[in-house]
Amino acid sequence: MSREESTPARTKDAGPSAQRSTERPAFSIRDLTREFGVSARTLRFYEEKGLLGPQRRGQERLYSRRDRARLKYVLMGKSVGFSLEEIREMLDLYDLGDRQETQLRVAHEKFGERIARLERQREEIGKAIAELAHMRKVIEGMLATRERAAAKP
Amino acid sequence: MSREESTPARTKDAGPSAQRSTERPAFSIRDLTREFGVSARTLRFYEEKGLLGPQRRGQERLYSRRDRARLKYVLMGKSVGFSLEEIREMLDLYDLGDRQETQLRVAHEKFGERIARLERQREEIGKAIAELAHMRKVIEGMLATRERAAAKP
DNA sequence: GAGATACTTGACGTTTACGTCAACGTTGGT
DNA sequence: ACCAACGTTGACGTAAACGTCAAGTATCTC
Repeated sequence: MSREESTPARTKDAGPSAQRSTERPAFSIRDLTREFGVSARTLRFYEEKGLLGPQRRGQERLYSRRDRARLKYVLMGKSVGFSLEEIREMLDLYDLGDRQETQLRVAHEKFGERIARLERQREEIGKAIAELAHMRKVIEGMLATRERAAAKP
Repeated sequence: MSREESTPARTKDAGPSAQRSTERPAFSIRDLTREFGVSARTLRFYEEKGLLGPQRRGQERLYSRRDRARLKYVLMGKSVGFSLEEIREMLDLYDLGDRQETQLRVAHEKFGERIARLERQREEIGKAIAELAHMRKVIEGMLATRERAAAKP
């Protein structure tokens, strides 16, 4: 077995010697894996895909607070079903430089679409919850029947 | 190009000659692809994975109304992020035969877990919506600034 | 009887998002 | 000096969910 990846779970607070994450100016790859519960491979992969762009100290990656914030967005995006490509696009669209008005309008519309999509998704989930809740009730009914049958023979 | 797959989009109503779907006792594979906008390959794949179990007339698949209903569940499940394997498990768990009480309890718990998961997911989506809405607002702000700058030079 | 049409079974290809493994460099501690 | 920990770059492997293509069968139609 390679010694890489021994993330034992989400380690939110990194012990007494660690400064508060937001106060630190830069993070090692391990820092981020521990804080967010992702593998180093994953972070390198995200970089390869243009989602992160850490500095280098020689060969080593140095993640800034900005990288850390971007990573947060990536993970949030993933959790709601966006692909990495979509997330990258949104990050790029939001990268506030001195954009042209046209670009701003495009970005604005794009965000609108994404929001609309999430809202539809939320509705779908609502329907699914209702469906599953109904199924569960049916099962409850069957259990109740069982118990009545067992009670009076 | 192979002649298979020419689904032009979601065709909800299949024309005048088609009976109301729910009245028909059985469906061809094409019927279902057209009604649900999925490919024939997909339906065969679902069968391979144990999600559907159509009858055969010779070689041809004949889908019952039950198959059709299962397919609906599959698509709903997929739309909220369940894997095909998870969906198969739920379908199996719900297949109301004369189950043992233990099995019913297991099924009940499982459905509870799935519901809880969807509820968490819905929360996540809510947070993501708030986040994206905020980003969009920032972009709106930048647009407004542009316009003020353009108005009084 | 020759297409055209609808269906079938393999079997290999594709995309996404990483995991896994090998081989190597750098640094801190003993 | 040495090794253990942490880091690096390839490069290949994998799982899910199909797509795509080839080759064959059955039926209807002209």
